[in-house]
Amino acid sequence: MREFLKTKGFKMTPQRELIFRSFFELDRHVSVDELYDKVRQQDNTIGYSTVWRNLKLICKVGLAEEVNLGDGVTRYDRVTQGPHGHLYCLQCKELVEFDVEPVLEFLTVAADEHKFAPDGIKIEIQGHCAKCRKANKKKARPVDQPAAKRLAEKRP
Amino acid sequence: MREFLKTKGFKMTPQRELIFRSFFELDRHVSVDELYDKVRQQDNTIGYSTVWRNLKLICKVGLAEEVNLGDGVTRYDRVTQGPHGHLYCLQCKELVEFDVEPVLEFLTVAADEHKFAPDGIKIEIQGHCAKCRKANKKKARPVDQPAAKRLAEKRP
DNA sequence: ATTGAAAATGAAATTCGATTTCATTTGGCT
DNA sequence: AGCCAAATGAAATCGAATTTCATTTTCAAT
Repeated sequence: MREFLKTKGFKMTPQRELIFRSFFELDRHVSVDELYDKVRQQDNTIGYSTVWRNLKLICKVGLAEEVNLGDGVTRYDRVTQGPHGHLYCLQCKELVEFDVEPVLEFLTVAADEHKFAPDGIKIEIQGHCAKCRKANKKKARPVDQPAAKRLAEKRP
Repeated sequence: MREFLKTKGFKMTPQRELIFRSFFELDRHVSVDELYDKVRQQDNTIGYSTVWRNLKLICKVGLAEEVNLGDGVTRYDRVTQGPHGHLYCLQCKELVEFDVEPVLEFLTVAADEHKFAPDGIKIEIQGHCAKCRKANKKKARPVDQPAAKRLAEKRP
């Protein structure tokens, strides 16, 4: 990694080493805060801005990319093998990946038709995971409308 | 619209009327600031928070939804006929829509395989529009390496 | 028409993640 | 060893999003 960074004009430091290692150890899609917490457990002198800057650096050198789910927190997603979409549970915030290979060509063609040169493709499905749905069913079961009323509304 | 809102328990006001009308008149994907500017031209007493709250309300009643392109500004996209993806030019910020009907089923199945109940699907292609690419070519044409040097590097 | 509760408004303040500033330290070269 | 650009940490700043609060307005029930 030291060599890799050197070729891009960046230096290696103990802090950077720890931050990079922690990022790649951690499960994907971490926020700055999450990584900061993890790093802090091993070196409680590292500054927040250092973690932030290094996360940005990881993106800049192409090893990760930002993910925005619209909840106001930027997450950093390790760039791995292939392109993938995100399934995002609106309730528990779980984020799982799924393969999008089969739709890539369609999207590329679509971009082409509009004369766009695509740089990145993002596919996100927001919804509710199985666990949360099961939990919801137990708790807040909606009150069933009486059949009489239901029928009454059909023919006013 | 007054009646529509009433059924959902909201009241109509002159400000709301103007904000709603402006939103639907405006091209899609407006930010709060953009809508605020437009509204202000017609009534310079309307407060920013009123515009913000009404934009949220438009979403709440299902007439629009938030779009996050990761540039730090939330836009509000009128919900129209069918689902669509976004082509987003990273340079000039132009945002155009394209039909995603053909990939919907694939994505639904994918969600299902992971036991997710999808609420919304977002497909975004970031890149560069034709206009920006053409402009770039004119300006920052990369300096062509002399043939001699190119050849020299091939066989050291 | 009057009225009272709930909803809406406008201005200002607050929140909070992202980003920058700046003084100091450090890495990696000669 | 000595230099200089890059990196760091703490604190300050930024800006969009959101909330607070005192006041006004809507609208349904009188």
